[in-house]
Amino acid sequence: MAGQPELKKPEIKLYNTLTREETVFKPIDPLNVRMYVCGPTVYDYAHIGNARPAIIFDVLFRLLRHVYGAEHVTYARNITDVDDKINLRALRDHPGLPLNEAIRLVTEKTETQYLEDATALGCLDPTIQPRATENIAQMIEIIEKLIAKGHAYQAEGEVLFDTKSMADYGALSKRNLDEQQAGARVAVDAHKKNPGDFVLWKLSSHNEPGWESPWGRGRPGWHIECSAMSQRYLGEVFDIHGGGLDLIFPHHENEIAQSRCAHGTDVMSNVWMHNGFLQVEGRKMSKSEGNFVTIYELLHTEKFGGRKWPGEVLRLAMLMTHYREPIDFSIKRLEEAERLLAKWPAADAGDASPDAAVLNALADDLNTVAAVQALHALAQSGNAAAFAASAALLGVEPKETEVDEAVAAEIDRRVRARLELLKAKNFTEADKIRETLLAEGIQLKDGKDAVSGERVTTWEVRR
RNA sequence: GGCCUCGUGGCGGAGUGGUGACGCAGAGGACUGCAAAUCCUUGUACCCCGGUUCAAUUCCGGGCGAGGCCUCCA
Repeated sequence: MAGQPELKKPEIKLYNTLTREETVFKPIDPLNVRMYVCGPTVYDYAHIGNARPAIIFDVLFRLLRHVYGAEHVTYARNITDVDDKINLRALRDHPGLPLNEAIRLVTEKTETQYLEDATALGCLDPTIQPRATENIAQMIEIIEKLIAKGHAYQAEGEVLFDTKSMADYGALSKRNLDEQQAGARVAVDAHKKNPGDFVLWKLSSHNEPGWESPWGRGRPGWHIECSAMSQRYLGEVFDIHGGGLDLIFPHHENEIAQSRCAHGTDVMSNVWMHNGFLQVEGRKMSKSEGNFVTIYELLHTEKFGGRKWPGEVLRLAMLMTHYREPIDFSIKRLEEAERLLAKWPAADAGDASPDAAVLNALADDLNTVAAVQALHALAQSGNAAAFAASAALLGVEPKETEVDEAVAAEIDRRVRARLELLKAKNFTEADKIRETLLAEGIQLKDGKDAVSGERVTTWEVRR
Protein backbone atom coordinates (compact mmCIF):
# COMPACT_ATOMS: atom_id res chain seq x y z
CA MET A 1 0.00 0.00 0.00
CA ALA A 2 2.98 2.27 -0.39
CA GLY A 3 2.09 5.73 -1.58
CA GLN A 4 -1.51 5.39 -0.51
CA PRO A 5 -2.69 7.50 2.38
CA GLU A 6 -3.62 5.57 5.48
CA LEU A 7 -7.39 5.27 5.73
CA LYS A 8 -8.60 7.44 8.54
CA LYS A 9 -9.85 5.31 11.39
CA PRO A 10 -13.38 6.20 12.34
CA GLU A 11 -14.33 7.44 15.75
CA ILE A 12 -16.51 4.81 17.36
CA LYS A 13 -19.56 6.07 19.22
CA LEU A 14 -21.37 3.77 21.60
CA TYR A 15 -24.50 4.13 23.65
CA ASN A 16 -23.66 3.61 27.30
CA THR A 17 -26.38 2.30 29.57
CA LEU A 18 -24.47 3.71 32.51
CA THR A 19 -24.90 7.30 31.33
CA ARG A 20 -27.83 6.73 28.98
CA GLU A 21 -26.09 8.59 26.24
CA GLU A 22 -23.99 8.00 23.20
CA THR A 23 -20.34 8.91 23.63
CA VAL A 24 -17.11 8.58 21.72
CA PHE A 25 -15.35 5.37 22.67
CA LYS A 26 -11.89 5.81 24.14
CA PRO A 27 -10.14 2.61 25.11
CA ILE A 28 -8.15 2.52 28.32
CA ASP A 29 -5.30 0.99 26.35
CA PRO A 30 -5.56 1.13 22.55
CA LEU A 31 -3.08 -1.72 22.39
CA ASN A 32 -5.41 -3.92 24.40
CA VAL A 33 -9.08 -3.10 24.05
CA ARG A 34 -11.04 -5.30 26.45
CA MET A 35 -14.63 -6.44 26.13
CA TYR A 36 -16.62 -8.83 28.29
CA VAL A 37 -19.94 -10.33 27.28
CA CYS A 38 -22.18 -12.51 29.39
CA GLY A 39 -22.34 -15.88 27.70
CA PRO A 40 -24.66 -18.82 28.02
CA THR A 41 -25.61 -20.91 31.00
CA VAL A 42 -25.08 -24.32 29.53
CA TYR A 43 -28.07 -26.43 30.46
CA ASP A 44 -30.09 -26.48 27.23
CA TYR A 45 -30.06 -25.52 23.56
CA ALA A 46 -29.61 -21.80 22.99
CA HIS A 47 -32.73 -20.13 21.61
CA ILE A 48 -32.82 -17.54 18.88
CA GLY A 49 -32.90 -14.75 21.46
CA ASN A 50 -29.54 -15.93 22.71
CA ALA A 51 -28.20 -15.49 19.20
CA ARG A 52 -28.71 -11.75 19.29
CA PRO A 53 -25.97 -10.76 21.74
CA ALA A 54 -23.67 -13.36 20.20
CA ILE A 55 -24.07 -11.73 16.79
CA ILE A 56 -24.20 -8.09 17.91
CA PHE A 57 -21.07 -8.29 20.01
CA ASP A 58 -19.35 -10.28 17.30
CA VAL A 59 -19.92 -7.34 14.97
CA LEU A 60 -18.51 -5.01 17.61
CA PHE A 61 -15.55 -7.37 18.02
CA ARG A 62 -14.93 -7.24 14.28
CA LEU A 63 -15.22 -3.47 14.23
CA LEU A 64 -12.80 -3.08 17.13
CA ARG A 65 -10.37 -5.45 15.49
CA HIS A 66 -10.55 -3.45 12.31
CA VAL A 67 -9.97 -0.14 14.03
CA TYR A 68 -7.43 -1.13 16.68
CA GLY A 69 -5.90 -4.17 15.01
CA ALA A 70 -6.90 -7.78 15.47
CA GLU A 71 -4.16 -8.47 17.99
CA HIS A 72 -5.13 -5.48 20.11
CA VAL A 73 -8.60 -6.59 21.10
CA THR A 74 -9.46 -9.06 23.83
CA TYR A 75 -12.97 -10.39 23.88
CA ALA A 76 -14.03 -12.61 26.76
CA ARG A 77 -17.32 -14.43 26.77
CA ASN A 78 -17.95 -16.71 29.69
CA ILE A 79 -19.49 -20.14 29.87
CA THR A 80 -21.59 -20.53 32.96
CA ASP A 81 -21.31 -24.16 33.91
CA VAL A 82 -22.40 -23.95 37.52
CA ASP A 83 -26.04 -23.21 38.09
CA ASP A 84 -28.95 -24.84 39.82
CA LYS A 85 -30.75 -25.29 36.49
CA ILE A 86 -27.83 -27.40 35.34
CA ASN A 87 -28.11 -29.54 38.43
CA LEU A 88 -31.80 -30.12 37.82
CA ARG A 89 -31.18 -31.01 34.22
CA ALA A 90 -28.38 -33.38 35.15
CA LEU A 91 -30.55 -35.17 37.67
CA ARG A 92 -33.39 -35.41 35.17
CA ASP A 93 -31.39 -36.59 32.16
CA HIS A 94 -28.85 -38.83 33.86
CA PRO A 95 -30.53 -40.17 36.97
CA GLY A 96 -28.23 -43.15 37.42
CA LEU A 97 -24.93 -41.32 37.22
CA PRO A 98 -22.91 -39.70 39.95
CA LEU A 99 -23.87 -36.00 40.07
CA ASN A 100 -20.56 -34.56 38.94
CA GLU A 101 -20.45 -36.86 35.95
CA ALA A 102 -24.05 -36.10 35.02
CA ILE A 103 -23.35 -32.38 35.26
CA ARG A 104 -20.30 -32.72 33.08
CA LEU A 105 -22.30 -34.53 30.43
CA VAL A 106 -24.91 -31.77 30.37
CA THR A 107 -22.48 -28.87 30.31
CA GLU A 108 -20.09 -30.36 27.77
CA LYS A 109 -22.84 -31.28 25.37
CA THR A 110 -24.55 -27.92 25.67
CA GLU A 111 -21.33 -25.97 25.39
CA THR A 112 -20.32 -27.82 22.23
CA GLN A 113 -23.73 -27.18 20.74
CA TYR A 114 -23.56 -23.49 21.61
CA LEU A 115 -20.22 -23.09 19.91
CA GLU A 116 -21.47 -24.91 16.83
CA ASP A 117 -24.51 -22.62 16.73
CA ALA A 118 -22.37 -19.51 17.11
CA THR A 119 -20.05 -20.62 14.33
CA ALA A 120 -22.98 -21.34 12.04
CA LEU A 121 -24.18 -17.81 12.72
CA GLY A 122 -20.85 -16.47 11.49
CA CYS A 123 -19.46 -15.51 14.88
CA LEU A 124 -15.73 -15.50 15.45
CA ASP A 125 -14.53 -17.30 18.53
CA PRO A 126 -14.00 -14.85 21.38
CA THR A 127 -10.39 -14.47 22.46
CA ILE A 128 -11.17 -16.20 25.73
CA GLN A 129 -14.10 -18.35 26.80
CA PRO A 130 -13.57 -18.94 30.49
CA ARG A 131 -15.67 -21.40 32.46
CA ALA A 132 -17.10 -20.58 35.84
CA THR A 133 -15.96 -23.86 37.34
CA GLU A 134 -12.38 -23.03 36.44
CA ASN A 135 -12.52 -19.74 38.32
CA ILE A 136 -13.90 -20.75 41.69
CA ALA A 137 -10.70 -19.77 43.50
CA GLN A 138 -10.88 -16.29 42.01
CA MET A 139 -14.48 -15.98 43.15
CA ILE A 140 -13.60 -17.00 46.69
CA GLU A 141 -10.84 -14.42 46.70
CA ILE A 142 -13.24 -11.63 45.78
CA ILE A 143 -15.75 -12.74 48.39
CA GLU A 144 -13.04 -12.72 51.05
CA LYS A 145 -12.14 -9.18 50.04
CA LEU A 146 -15.74 -8.11 50.24
CA ILE A 147 -16.10 -9.55 53.73
CA ALA A 148 -12.86 -7.92 54.84
CA LYS A 149 -14.00 -4.55 53.57
CA GLY A 150 -17.37 -4.82 55.24
CA HIS A 151 -19.41 -5.26 52.07
CA ALA A 152 -20.50 -8.82 52.76
CA TYR A 153 -21.65 -10.89 55.70
CA GLN A 154 -22.41 -14.48 56.57
CA ALA A 155 -25.89 -15.58 57.53
CA GLU A 156 -27.52 -18.99 57.68
CA GLY A 157 -25.07 -20.77 55.46
CA GLU A 158 -24.86 -18.00 52.92
CA VAL A 159 -22.49 -15.18 52.27
CA LEU A 160 -24.47 -12.15 51.20
CA PHE A 161 -23.58 -8.84 49.66
CA ASP A 162 -24.70 -5.92 51.80
CA THR A 163 -26.30 -3.57 49.30
CA LYS A 164 -26.57 -0.79 51.89
CA SER A 165 -22.80 -0.75 52.20
CA MET A 166 -22.46 0.71 48.72
CA ALA A 167 -23.50 4.33 48.42
CA ASP A 168 -24.45 4.32 44.76
CA TYR A 169 -25.81 0.80 44.44
CA GLY A 170 -28.41 0.78 41.66
CA ALA A 171 -26.80 3.42 39.45
CA LEU A 172 -26.79 1.30 36.31
CA SER A 173 -30.48 0.41 36.43
CA LYS A 174 -31.39 3.75 38.04
CA ARG A 175 -33.05 1.87 40.78
CA ASN A 176 -33.55 2.97 44.30
CA LEU A 177 -34.13 -0.17 46.26
CA ASP A 178 -36.08 1.60 48.98
CA GLU A 179 -38.67 2.67 46.45
CA GLN A 180 -38.75 -0.68 44.74
CA GLN A 181 -40.39 -2.63 47.47
CA ALA A 182 -43.88 -1.13 47.41
CA GLY A 183 -45.67 -3.45 45.03
CA ALA A 184 -43.00 -5.93 44.22
CA ARG A 185 -42.92 -9.48 45.29
CA VAL A 186 -39.82 -9.82 47.36
CA ALA A 187 -38.91 -13.01 49.05
CA VAL A 188 -39.03 -12.50 52.76
CA ASP A 189 -35.65 -13.66 53.91
CA ALA A 190 -35.24 -12.97 57.54
CA HIS A 191 -31.51 -13.59 57.41
CA LYS A 192 -30.91 -10.75 54.94
CA LYS A 193 -30.00 -7.34 56.32
CA ASN A 194 -31.76 -5.72 53.37
CA PRO A 195 -34.20 -7.31 50.97
CA GLY A 196 -31.97 -6.47 48.02
CA ASP A 197 -28.94 -8.27 49.40
CA PHE A 198 -27.86 -11.09 47.15
CA VAL A 199 -25.98 -14.34 47.52
CA LEU A 200 -22.25 -14.53 46.92
CA TRP A 201 -21.80 -18.05 48.21
CA LYS A 202 -24.18 -20.68 49.45
CA LEU A 203 -23.61 -24.01 51.12
CA SER A 204 -24.30 -27.15 49.16
CA SER A 205 -26.01 -30.26 50.38
CA HIS A 206 -24.41 -33.61 49.55
CA ASN A 207 -26.43 -33.89 46.33
CA GLU A 208 -25.46 -30.47 45.05
CA PRO A 209 -22.12 -29.63 43.45
CA GLY A 210 -19.79 -27.88 45.79
CA TRP A 211 -16.29 -26.55 46.35
CA GLU A 212 -14.40 -26.15 49.59
CA SER A 213 -14.29 -22.58 50.85
CA PRO A 214 -13.63 -20.68 54.07
CA TRP A 215 -17.41 -20.85 54.62
CA GLY A 216 -17.73 -24.55 54.01
CA ARG A 217 -18.44 -26.69 50.99
CA GLY A 218 -20.64 -24.66 48.72
CA ARG A 219 -21.18 -23.03 45.36
CA PRO A 220 -21.09 -19.47 44.07
CA GLY A 221 -24.03 -17.15 43.69
CA TRP A 222 -25.14 -16.09 40.27
CA HIS A 223 -23.24 -12.85 39.76
CA ILE A 224 -19.83 -13.47 41.25
CA GLU A 225 -18.50 -15.53 38.34
CA CYS A 226 -18.51 -12.56 35.98
CA SER A 227 -16.75 -10.36 38.49
CA ALA A 228 -14.10 -13.00 38.94
CA MET A 229 -13.58 -13.85 35.29
CA SER A 230 -13.61 -10.29 33.98
CA GLN A 231 -11.00 -9.33 36.54
CA ARG A 232 -8.83 -12.32 35.83
CA TYR A 233 -8.83 -11.93 32.07
CA LEU A 234 -9.49 -8.23 31.50
CA GLY A 235 -8.49 -6.50 34.71
CA GLU A 236 -10.28 -4.62 37.49
CA VAL A 237 -11.45 -1.95 35.06
CA PHE A 238 -12.01 -2.64 31.40
CA ASP A 239 -13.62 -1.05 28.35
CA ILE A 240 -16.89 -2.67 27.37
CA HIS A 241 -19.32 -4.97 29.07
CA GLY A 242 -22.24 -6.34 27.11
CA GLY A 243 -25.29 -8.51 27.42
CA GLY A 244 -29.03 -8.61 27.06
CA LEU A 245 -31.33 -5.90 28.34
CA ASP A 246 -32.69 -8.19 31.02
CA LEU A 247 -29.30 -8.48 32.62
CA ILE A 248 -29.15 -4.81 33.63
CA PHE A 249 -30.89 -5.69 36.83
CA PRO A 250 -30.00 -7.52 38.90
CA HIS A 251 -27.09 -9.26 37.21
CA HIS A 252 -24.98 -6.38 35.96
CA GLU A 253 -25.91 -4.15 38.85
CA ASN A 254 -24.62 -6.80 41.21
CA GLU A 255 -21.50 -7.49 39.19
CA ILE A 256 -20.70 -3.82 39.46
CA ALA A 257 -21.32 -3.83 43.19
CA GLN A 258 -19.06 -6.83 43.75
CA SER A 259 -16.23 -5.71 41.53
CA ARG A 260 -16.13 -2.09 42.52
CA CYS A 261 -16.41 -2.76 46.22
CA ALA A 262 -13.80 -5.49 46.11
CA HIS A 263 -11.33 -3.48 44.06
CA GLY A 264 -12.18 -0.02 45.35
CA THR A 265 -12.72 1.32 41.84
CA ASP A 266 -15.14 3.92 40.53
CA VAL A 267 -16.26 1.85 37.58
CA MET A 268 -16.07 -1.77 36.55
CA SER A 269 -16.44 -1.27 32.83
CA ASN A 270 -16.42 2.13 31.18
CA VAL A 271 -19.14 1.27 28.70
CA TRP A 272 -22.16 -0.93 29.29
CA MET A 273 -24.07 -2.11 26.25
CA HIS A 274 -27.35 -3.97 26.18
CA ASN A 275 -29.14 -5.53 23.27
CA GLY A 276 -32.92 -5.39 22.99
CA PHE A 277 -35.26 -8.31 23.13
CA LEU A 278 -36.68 -10.46 20.44
CA GLN A 279 -40.23 -11.41 19.71
CA VAL A 280 -41.37 -14.19 17.44
CA GLU A 281 -44.12 -13.32 14.95
CA GLY A 282 -45.14 -10.37 17.06
CA ARG A 283 -45.39 -12.21 20.31
CA LYS A 284 -43.14 -12.72 23.22
CA MET A 285 -41.16 -15.87 22.82
CA SER A 286 -41.90 -18.34 25.55
CA LYS A 287 -42.32 -22.03 25.96
CA SER A 288 -45.93 -21.59 27.01
CA GLU A 289 -46.77 -19.60 23.87
CA GLY A 290 -45.42 -22.45 21.79
CA ASN A 291 -43.26 -20.11 19.73
CA PHE A 292 -40.01 -20.94 21.45
CA VAL A 293 -37.40 -21.76 18.85
CA THR A 294 -33.77 -22.72 19.25
CA ILE A 295 -30.89 -21.84 16.96
CA TYR A 296 -30.41 -25.52 16.29
CA GLU A 297 -34.01 -25.94 15.19
CA LEU A 298 -33.76 -23.01 12.79
CA LEU A 299 -30.57 -24.33 11.27
CA HIS A 300 -31.31 -28.01 11.10
CA THR A 301 -35.06 -28.63 11.29
CA GLU A 302 -38.17 -27.46 9.50
CA LYS A 303 -39.89 -26.27 12.65
CA PHE A 304 -39.90 -22.56 11.78
CA GLY A 305 -41.66 -21.75 8.53
CA GLY A 306 -41.50 -25.33 7.32
CA ARG A 307 -37.89 -25.21 6.21
CA LYS A 308 -34.29 -24.89 7.31
CA TRP A 309 -32.58 -21.50 7.43
CA PRO A 310 -28.91 -20.92 6.66
CA GLY A 311 -26.86 -19.25 9.37
CA GLU A 312 -26.07 -16.24 7.17
CA VAL A 313 -29.77 -15.60 6.70
CA LEU A 314 -30.40 -15.69 10.44
CA ARG A 315 -27.48 -13.38 10.99
CA LEU A 316 -28.49 -10.85 8.37
CA ALA A 317 -32.09 -10.92 9.59
CA MET A 318 -30.78 -10.01 13.01
CA LEU A 319 -28.64 -7.16 11.70
CA MET A 320 -31.54 -5.57 9.82
CA THR A 321 -32.69 -4.02 13.08
CA HIS A 322 -30.62 -1.84 15.39
CA TYR A 323 -29.38 -3.80 18.37
CA ARG A 324 -31.14 -1.67 20.97
CA GLU A 325 -34.53 -1.92 19.29
CA PRO A 326 -36.90 -4.77 19.86
CA ILE A 327 -36.83 -7.14 16.94
CA ASP A 328 -39.70 -9.14 15.57
CA PHE A 329 -38.30 -12.39 14.34
CA SER A 330 -40.58 -13.54 11.55
CA ILE A 331 -40.60 -15.69 8.45
CA LYS A 332 -41.11 -12.58 6.36
CA ARG A 333 -37.99 -11.04 7.80
CA LEU A 334 -35.96 -14.15 7.13
CA GLU A 335 -37.20 -14.29 3.56
CA GLU A 336 -36.24 -10.67 3.02
CA ALA A 337 -32.77 -11.33 4.39
CA GLU A 338 -32.44 -14.31 2.10
CA ARG A 339 -33.51 -12.34 -0.96
CA LEU A 340 -31.00 -9.66 -0.15
CA LEU A 341 -28.24 -12.18 0.39
CA ALA A 342 -29.01 -13.86 -2.93
CA LYS A 343 -28.37 -10.58 -4.72
CA TRP A 344 -24.96 -10.16 -3.17
CA PRO A 345 -21.79 -11.36 -4.83
CA ALA A 346 -19.69 -14.16 -3.42
CA ALA A 347 -16.41 -12.36 -3.80
CA ASP A 348 -12.93 -12.32 -2.41
CA ALA A 349 -11.95 -9.14 -0.62
CA GLY A 350 -8.32 -9.42 -1.67
CA ASP A 351 -6.57 -6.43 -0.13
CA ALA A 352 -9.55 -4.12 -0.54
CA SER A 353 -10.58 -1.90 2.35
CA PRO A 354 -14.06 -1.74 3.78
CA ASP A 355 -16.29 0.94 2.35
CA ALA A 356 -16.38 4.16 4.36
CA ALA A 357 -20.17 4.26 4.47
CA VAL A 358 -20.35 0.78 5.98
CA LEU A 359 -17.57 1.51 8.42
CA ASN A 360 -19.04 4.82 9.53
CA ALA A 361 -22.45 3.26 9.99
CA LEU A 362 -21.01 0.62 12.29
CA ALA A 363 -18.94 3.18 14.12
CA ASP A 364 -22.17 5.04 14.88
CA ASP A 365 -23.29 2.89 17.78
CA LEU A 366 -23.31 -0.21 15.64
CA ASN A 367 -25.88 1.02 13.16
CA THR A 368 -26.07 -2.27 11.34
CA VAL A 369 -29.24 -1.19 9.55
CA ALA A 370 -27.45 1.62 7.75
CA ALA A 371 -24.46 -0.65 7.24
CA VAL A 372 -26.59 -3.29 5.55
CA GLN A 373 -28.10 -0.67 3.29
CA ALA A 374 -24.70 0.73 2.39
CA LEU A 375 -23.56 -2.80 1.73
CA HIS A 376 -26.48 -3.38 -0.58
CA ALA A 377 -25.67 -0.23 -2.51
CA LEU A 378 -22.09 -1.46 -2.78
CA ALA A 379 -23.23 -4.81 -4.11
CA GLN A 380 -25.23 -3.03 -6.79
CA SER A 381 -22.35 -0.77 -7.69
CA GLY A 382 -20.42 -3.83 -8.80
CA ASN A 383 -17.34 -3.25 -6.69
CA ALA A 384 -17.12 -6.83 -5.52
CA ALA A 385 -13.83 -6.59 -3.64
CA ALA A 386 -14.89 -3.55 -1.63
CA PHE A 387 -18.18 -5.27 -1.02
CA ALA A 388 -16.51 -8.37 0.34
CA ALA A 389 -14.18 -6.36 2.57
CA SER A 390 -17.15 -4.44 3.95
CA ALA A 391 -19.33 -7.51 4.34
CA ALA A 392 -16.58 -9.11 6.38
CA LEU A 393 -16.98 -6.35 8.98
CA LEU A 394 -20.53 -7.51 9.46
CA GLY A 395 -19.47 -11.12 9.34
CA VAL A 396 -21.66 -11.70 6.32
CA GLU A 397 -20.17 -13.74 3.55
CA PRO A 398 -22.46 -14.66 0.69
CA LYS A 399 -21.47 -18.04 -0.64
CA GLU A 400 -22.11 -19.69 -3.94
CA THR A 401 -24.24 -22.67 -3.21
CA GLU A 402 -22.11 -25.75 -3.62
CA VAL A 403 -23.39 -28.20 -6.17
CA ASP A 404 -22.15 -31.71 -6.54
CA GLU A 405 -20.19 -32.17 -9.79
CA ALA A 406 -22.31 -35.08 -10.96
CA VAL A 407 -25.47 -33.09 -10.25
CA ALA A 408 -24.07 -30.10 -12.11
CA ALA A 409 -23.24 -32.29 -15.11
CA GLU A 410 -26.77 -33.64 -15.14
CA ILE A 411 -28.21 -30.13 -15.02
CA ASP A 412 -25.93 -29.07 -17.87
CA ARG A 413 -27.10 -32.05 -19.90
CA ARG A 414 -30.75 -31.07 -19.43
CA VAL A 415 -29.96 -27.44 -20.22
CA ARG A 416 -28.37 -28.54 -23.52
CA ALA A 417 -31.36 -30.75 -24.28
CA ARG A 418 -33.59 -27.73 -23.75
CA LEU A 419 -31.48 -25.63 -26.10
CA GLU A 420 -31.90 -28.29 -28.78
CA LEU A 421 -35.65 -28.24 -28.29
CA LEU A 422 -35.62 -24.46 -28.53
CA LYS A 423 -33.72 -24.58 -31.80
CA ALA A 424 -36.54 -26.78 -33.06
CA LYS A 425 -39.03 -24.20 -31.72
CA ASN A 426 -40.51 -26.84 -29.46
CA PHE A 427 -41.33 -24.37 -26.70
CA THR A 428 -43.74 -26.63 -24.85
CA GLU A 429 -41.19 -29.37 -24.18
CA ALA A 430 -38.40 -26.87 -23.58
CA ASP A 431 -40.48 -25.04 -20.99
CA LYS A 432 -41.25 -28.34 -19.30
CA ILE A 433 -37.56 -28.87 -18.69
CA ARG A 434 -37.23 -25.38 -17.29
CA GLU A 435 -40.24 -25.87 -15.01
CA THR A 436 -38.98 -29.22 -13.78
CA LEU A 437 -35.58 -27.78 -12.96
CA LEU A 438 -37.19 -24.87 -11.18
CA ALA A 439 -39.21 -27.26 -9.08
CA GLU A 440 -35.92 -28.87 -8.16
CA GLY A 441 -34.60 -25.49 -7.10
CA ILE A 442 -32.63 -24.67 -10.26
CA GLN A 443 -33.40 -21.35 -11.90
CA LEU A 444 -32.48 -21.00 -15.58
CA LYS A 445 -31.54 -17.70 -17.13
CA ASP A 446 -31.42 -17.12 -20.85
CA GLY A 447 -29.10 -14.58 -22.35
CA LYS A 448 -27.54 -13.80 -25.67
CA ASP A 449 -23.95 -14.21 -26.65
CA ALA A 450 -22.63 -10.73 -27.33
CA VAL A 451 -20.87 -11.74 -30.52
CA SER A 452 -22.87 -14.50 -32.15
CA GLY A 453 -26.25 -13.46 -30.80
CA GLU A 454 -26.95 -17.07 -29.92
CA ARG A 455 -28.91 -18.03 -26.85
CA VAL A 456 -26.73 -18.77 -23.82
CA THR A 457 -28.36 -20.36 -20.80
CA THR A 458 -26.95 -20.16 -17.30
CA TRP A 459 -28.41 -21.52 -14.11
CA GLU A 460 -28.22 -20.98 -10.38
CA VAL A 461 -29.46 -22.62 -7.25
CA ARG A 462 -32.38 -20.97 -5.57
CA ARG A 463 -32.30 -21.04 -1.77
C1' G B 1 -46.93 0.18 42.47
C1' G B 2 -41.61 1.69 40.95
C1' C B 3 -37.95 2.04 37.02
C1' C B 4 -36.57 1.74 31.74
C1' U B 5 -37.46 1.44 26.37
C1' C B 6 -40.42 2.11 22.12
C1' G B 7 -44.81 3.69 18.69
C1' U B 8 -43.08 6.47 10.81
C1' G B 9 -46.47 3.85 4.35
C1' G B 10 -47.82 -3.86 3.24
C1' C B 11 -42.94 -5.02 5.78
C1' G B 12 -37.86 -3.43 7.50
C1' G B 13 -36.38 1.09 8.82
C1' A B 14 -33.63 6.70 8.17
C1' G B 15 -34.60 11.63 9.15
C1' U B 16 -36.12 16.70 9.73
C1' G B 17 -39.56 22.83 12.65
C1' G B 18 -41.57 24.31 6.30
C1' U B 19 -39.14 20.43 -0.69
C1' G B 20 -42.70 12.39 0.68
C1' A B 21 -34.39 9.07 2.55
C1' C B 22 -33.72 4.27 1.32
C1' G B 23 -34.35 -1.15 0.96
C1' C B 24 -37.83 -5.29 0.32
C1' A B 25 -42.55 -6.51 -1.39
C1' G B 26 -46.55 -4.61 -4.80
C1' A B 27 -48.20 -2.11 -9.48
C1' G B 28 -47.07 -0.42 -14.64
C1' G B 29 -43.51 -0.52 -18.64
C1' A B 30 -38.94 -2.10 -21.49
C1' C B 31 -36.46 -6.61 -22.72
C1' U B 32 -38.01 -12.02 -23.66
C1' G B 33 -41.27 -17.09 -27.90
C1' C B 34 -42.77 -17.30 -22.52
C1' A B 35 -39.98 -16.88 -18.04
C1' A B 36 -35.84 -15.53 -14.77
C1' A B 37 -32.40 -11.65 -14.25
C1' U B 38 -31.73 -6.57 -15.39
C1' C B 39 -33.31 -1.52 -16.37
C1' C B 40 -37.09 2.49 -16.14
C1' U B 41 -41.55 4.47 -13.78
C1' U B 42 -44.79 4.44 -9.52
C1' G B 43 -46.39 4.88 -3.69
C1' U B 44 -51.97 6.52 0.26
C1' A B 45 -46.76 7.13 6.25
C1' C B 46 -45.23 9.61 10.63
C1' C B 47 -50.56 6.26 17.62
C1' C B 48 -54.37 9.98 19.74
C1' C B 49 -55.57 14.83 22.02
C1' G B 50 -54.04 19.51 23.44
C1' G B 51 -50.14 23.52 23.55
C1' U B 52 -45.96 26.61 21.43
C1' U B 53 -45.24 28.45 16.29
C1' C B 54 -46.55 31.85 10.34
C1' A B 55 -45.60 26.37 10.06
C1' A B 56 -45.01 20.15 13.87
C1' U B 57 -44.18 13.80 12.00
C1' U B 58 -40.12 16.70 14.22
C1' C B 59 -40.43 20.94 20.41
C1' C B 60 -43.63 20.80 25.20
C1' G B 61 -47.72 18.53 28.13
C1' G B 62 -51.32 14.73 28.66
C1' G B 63 -53.35 10.24 27.03
C1' C B 64 -53.45 5.38 24.53
C1' G B 65 -50.79 1.12 22.96
C1' A B 66 -46.52 -2.39 22.87
C1' G B 67 -42.27 -4.42 25.35
C1' G B 68 -38.57 -5.18 29.36
C1' C B 69 -36.81 -5.34 34.60
C1' C B 70 -38.23 -5.42 39.93
C1' U B 71 -33.97 -12.37 42.95
C1' C B 72 -30.93 -16.24 38.61
C1' C B 73 -34.69 -15.17 31.40
C1' A B 74 -30.27 -12.76 26.16
